[in-house]
Amino acid sequence: MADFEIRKKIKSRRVGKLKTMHGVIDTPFFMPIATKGAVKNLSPKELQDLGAQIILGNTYHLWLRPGHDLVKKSGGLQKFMDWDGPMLTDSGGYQVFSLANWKAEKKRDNRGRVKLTEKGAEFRDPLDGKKYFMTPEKSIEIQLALGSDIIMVFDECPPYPCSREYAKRSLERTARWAERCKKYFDKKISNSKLESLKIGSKLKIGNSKLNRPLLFGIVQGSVYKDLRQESARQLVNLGFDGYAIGGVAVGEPREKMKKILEWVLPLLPEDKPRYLMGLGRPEEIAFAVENGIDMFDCVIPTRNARHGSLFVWKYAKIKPSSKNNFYKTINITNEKYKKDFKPLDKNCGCYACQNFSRAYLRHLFSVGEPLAGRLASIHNLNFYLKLMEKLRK
RNA sequence: GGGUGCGUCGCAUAGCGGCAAUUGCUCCAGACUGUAAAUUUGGCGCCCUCCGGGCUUCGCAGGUUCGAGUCCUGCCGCACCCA
Repeated sequence: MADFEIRKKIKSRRVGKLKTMHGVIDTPFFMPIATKGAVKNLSPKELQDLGAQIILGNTYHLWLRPGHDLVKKSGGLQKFMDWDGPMLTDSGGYQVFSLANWKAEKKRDNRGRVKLTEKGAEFRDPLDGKKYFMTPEKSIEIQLALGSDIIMVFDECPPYPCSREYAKRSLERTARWAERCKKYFDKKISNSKLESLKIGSKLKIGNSKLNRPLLFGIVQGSVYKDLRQESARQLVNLGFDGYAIGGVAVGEPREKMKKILEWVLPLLPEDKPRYLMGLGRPEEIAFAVENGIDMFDCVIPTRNARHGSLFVWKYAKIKPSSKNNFYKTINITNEKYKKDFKPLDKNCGCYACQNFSRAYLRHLFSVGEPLAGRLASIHNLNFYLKLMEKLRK
């Protein structure tokens, strides 16, 4: 099979399979986020039991701690963290956005956490202030060392609102960075192919597995139609294994996301996977799938879980659509759940819902027991992964 | 019996003549989108036409003062010390 195969197409929605070094993934799929080498609160075994096919790690965080050399020495991130499956790594591009934003919010902190130049981005470790310089080449080098199955180019994710001029300049730089990433990646891969030929007989590369990581480009351009389209064309010209749409859900009005998909998707090759970065709420994911997106990742299910916000199916049999009516969220810490002995979600089969009441979970949150965040994370991830299952039907 | 200190919004604290009154916790509600995040924002005497305004509060009762949580007197309660 090709790296990516569409098995079924219903209008714009695509159901297929994506081949990686660590196995084949059913698309469309959702990636739980394991920024620092762990999905917060959950073990890899639990993730697997929930039906997670692939997880996401972060280049920037793992570079700082424990360091990509150490991870490589341990046999790659999969082995290091005992995740027996595919993994995508984000390039650290998002941190240019989020750490710079953080700096802006905390005006007292004049040290500055991110400095951008043509060469790359200078970061300061939020914990100890130490300087790091990330470049497109460095990002790829780290991702290769981590053993990533899907490598993202190093990009800049501009904030919203963002002026046209800034978006344009940022986009042009991001395009040059994408080219540098690809060049560096191709060089490294062809070198390592020579390496693997030498020991080829010892390597077990089955038919269902790829012998190299995939490299994805990232479409930027903020909320400007021509910039988004220009970005998509540039990346397609360079040629990537897949295409991501970045810089979405950074504070822009909800309708803009729909517009961005409308502008960009027709320009992307049908036979390559498409990844909507950082999205999103369940209805946003459902909408994007209906419009031809194959991959997602988001902190919402795990972060909101830790903060007591749970996703609950509204109906036993749901057909997720772009309409925002197939679920609701409840804040389990609310007083009204104090004596509510019903399951978290009567339509959910997860470990938390099968064994514990709302009253118990509320109690755990109110006394600060770590099990609270664990059970809530299990439930919310189950919700997201089941949602994807439904969207694959 | 004598002495000293202390009583402030659930708890704990600040306040030393202009105060509906600090801060922390608890409590209540909200936010969270390629994780800076088990984080964070708001509310927490009562009432209103809720921008703003009114009323009632700092153990209790008096007093001094234009004005008292703050000063004075007495009482009640608590803590400690000496008998």
